[in-house]
Amino acid sequence: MLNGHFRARASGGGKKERTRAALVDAAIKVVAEKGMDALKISDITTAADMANGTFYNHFEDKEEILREAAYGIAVEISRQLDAGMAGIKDGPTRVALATWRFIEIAVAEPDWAAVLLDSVDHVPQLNDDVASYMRSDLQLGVTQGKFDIEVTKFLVDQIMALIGAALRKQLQNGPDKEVTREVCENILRMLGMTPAKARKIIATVRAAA
Amino acid sequence: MLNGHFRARASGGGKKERTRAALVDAAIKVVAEKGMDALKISDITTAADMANGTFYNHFEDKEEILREAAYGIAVEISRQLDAGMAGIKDGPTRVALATWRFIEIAVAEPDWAAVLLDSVDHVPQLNDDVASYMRSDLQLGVTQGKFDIEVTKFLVDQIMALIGAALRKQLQNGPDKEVTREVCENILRMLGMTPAKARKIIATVRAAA
Amino acid sequence: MLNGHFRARASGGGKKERTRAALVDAAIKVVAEKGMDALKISDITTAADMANGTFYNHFEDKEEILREAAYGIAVEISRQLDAGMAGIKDGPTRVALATWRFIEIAVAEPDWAAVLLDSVDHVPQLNDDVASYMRSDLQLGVTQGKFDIEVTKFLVDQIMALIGAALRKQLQNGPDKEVTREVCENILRMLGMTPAKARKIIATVRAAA
Amino acid sequence: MLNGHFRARASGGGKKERTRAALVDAAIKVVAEKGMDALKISDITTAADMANGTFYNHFEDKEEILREAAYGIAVEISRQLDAGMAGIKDGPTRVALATWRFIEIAVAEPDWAAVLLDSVDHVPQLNDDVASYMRSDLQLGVTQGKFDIEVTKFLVDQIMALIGAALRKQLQNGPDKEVTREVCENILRMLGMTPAKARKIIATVRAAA
DNA sequence: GATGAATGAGTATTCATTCAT
DNA sequence: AATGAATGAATACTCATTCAT
Repeated sequence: MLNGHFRARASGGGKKERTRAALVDAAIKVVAEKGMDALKISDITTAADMANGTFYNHFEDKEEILREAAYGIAVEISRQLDAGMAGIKDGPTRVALATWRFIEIAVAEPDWAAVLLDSVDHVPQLNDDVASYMRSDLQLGVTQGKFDIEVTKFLVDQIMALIGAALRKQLQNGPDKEVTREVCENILRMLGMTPAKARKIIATVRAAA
Repeated sequence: MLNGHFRARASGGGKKERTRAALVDAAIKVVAEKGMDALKISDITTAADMANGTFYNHFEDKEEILREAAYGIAVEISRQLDAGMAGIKDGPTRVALATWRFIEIAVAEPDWAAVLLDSVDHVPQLNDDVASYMRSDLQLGVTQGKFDIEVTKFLVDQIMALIGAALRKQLQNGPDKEVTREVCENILRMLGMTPAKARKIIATVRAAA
Repeated sequence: MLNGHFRARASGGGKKERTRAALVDAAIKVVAEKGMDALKISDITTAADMANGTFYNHFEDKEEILREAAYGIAVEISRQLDAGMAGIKDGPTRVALATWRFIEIAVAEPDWAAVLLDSVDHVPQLNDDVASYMRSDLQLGVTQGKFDIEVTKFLVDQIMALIGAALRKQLQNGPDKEVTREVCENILRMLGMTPAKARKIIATVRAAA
Repeated sequence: MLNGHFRARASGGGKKERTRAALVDAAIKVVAEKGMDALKISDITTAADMANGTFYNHFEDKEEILREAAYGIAVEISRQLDAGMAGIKDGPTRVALATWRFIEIAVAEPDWAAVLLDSVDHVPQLNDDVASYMRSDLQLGVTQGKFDIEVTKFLVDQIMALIGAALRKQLQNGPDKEVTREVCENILRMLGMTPAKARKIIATVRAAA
């Protein structure tokens, strides 16, 4: 992967910028293959086709590049998500659509999904960002009388756990719309919607996504 | 912890058995403290107050003792769970009660909870065992017309993800019955029960647990 | 130190000369701070506010710049020393005055003292130059019947060891005329003068220096 | 050097003790050859004919083994010195004899001399120990009216500098009694004795040593 | 079986040096 | 000449594993 996503994005910048981005791409690839805990600096530089020492011209340590990778991915997914969420006013639809599209985007770039899953433990900041994004839509649904539940930090944890399981499943078995549909329905039901209503929302979302 | 749970259980066996069990206890303690990935053999033997090399008289490698630790914990929790489940015939009640008690037991022995959470990734067999345990109760609820959902492998994954999040939360913040209640309700709602019915079941379960 | 001693001296020369001198100044500063063994090329260029690679446009390697720095300092101190020595005909007075002023000059520019001390091991040529400077005054004193000793290479080593200890002391504790006085007296006594005569010479020298 | 001094001394102890001692012997040898600053762990283990990692079973880091080596040498030299100093009551004789024998012992085992010289910078404690040893003899000479000088910390530094120069000389050129004699005389003269008296003391000492 | 010293492969990190711009 | 990114050899240190006692 001499030209991953971040490398491509950095093609306008200077040489330093490009090398740095290439290292981030390589790190993402390696984390996806071996997991964060087994990550070695030399894996990254080998994947980026660079000398070992080059890593240290750009990053202080492993943590730094992982944080940057996770963040970069999160930002990019955010960007793609936001694009399609604009005019949606219905709480349940927003929740389901965001979930659906998030999973689709992540699964389309499986390395990203893998890094995000690993990042949950290593980059706490990421959790907080996603959480606050989610809370407002949840609150919206409650205010609209569509959700029958109290919006707590732990509720957000629960939803993220469900989404995480869906990502993991598709990482193992490949993309599977049924899994995506199930998790979206599960979330809506958990939030207090009847199975019937949940199914209806999902049908709309499926078409829109 | 010179006399952890497994050491105590093995007190009837031979010396070999006791040493092995003491190592397992030590491994559990250390995994709970540092996590599986950071685990060192010397941590285990030090915690067991033994010499370095003794480990290899009993286990082939790290994997083996971890598998044994996770499995031992699962068996023990199973045993405690089963004790209280006899006689319960109602599907939702079985699901909620099993969840409630599982969490209570695991959280009461936080080292166990920590090992189980780490084991999800490392000991796949464990998942399958829990899954089959759960499936029958889920199926029961469906058959009884209490759950409006299709019982799939992925559904079990989803439930386990919710339970995992609850364990994690209580490992961080200490025991919290509200969290346990929330996750039980969430599961029942996800399975298609109305919030009201779910709440009612949980009230019963809470009293029984 | 964008304008150290050597940089200033080179202000008449070409650009190349000025850059080279600035690097020497930077090297002196860094050696004084960290010692020769801990010296890094990047320390020098950073101190000189230049790019890493610039160093190699001017010096073959570390040794070269260190030799140049030590030599430059020695030459400069020589120049300052010589200025005050003209006209002094008495051997003991020459030895004491040269010692006194050498120490004063070196201690006034502590970076120089530090580099000289470190250079003793690394730039043997330096030793020889100082030695021959010293020998003639020693010989003079002997010829004048003031010193009762045989002038050998080792005698010069001994004197230099005494002076080195005085420099080290003042580098650690800051300038201290008492130390300077003691070392001058010690040298004269070692050369065979009575304590009383030595003290008298030093009194004169102290006033002259 | 599979059986250096410390290894031999440890032959009574356990395996651990012997390995540790062998490493110290190896370290001394390597420091003598390359100097302390260029010392590599792998040099030590190679010289001791051991695996790289063995070092870390016995020492925390480089500093620790160097400190131990320097101390071991100092202790051993002390032991040998003390043996011959017992009945000597005359201050100047004590100072000269201790100096003479110290140099002889150190030069007879040139690795020790090399390590001691390097240790001056790295093991400050060593200086203090030698200094207090020396002070009492100096003070004795003053009290006896043989030395005409004030005993200061700096005076001790001066004497040590003279001795250091003598060690260095003989390390380079091999043992040389003339050098030893000169430094002893120089010290006595520096302490305020006349050349004649100094020479007389040295003649006695030379015979005794 | 238990011990713990020895092993050595594996990994992170530094830094002198090169070289394309 | 100056720049500074890239290089990769050198080195410290860790830790699973072996094995003689």
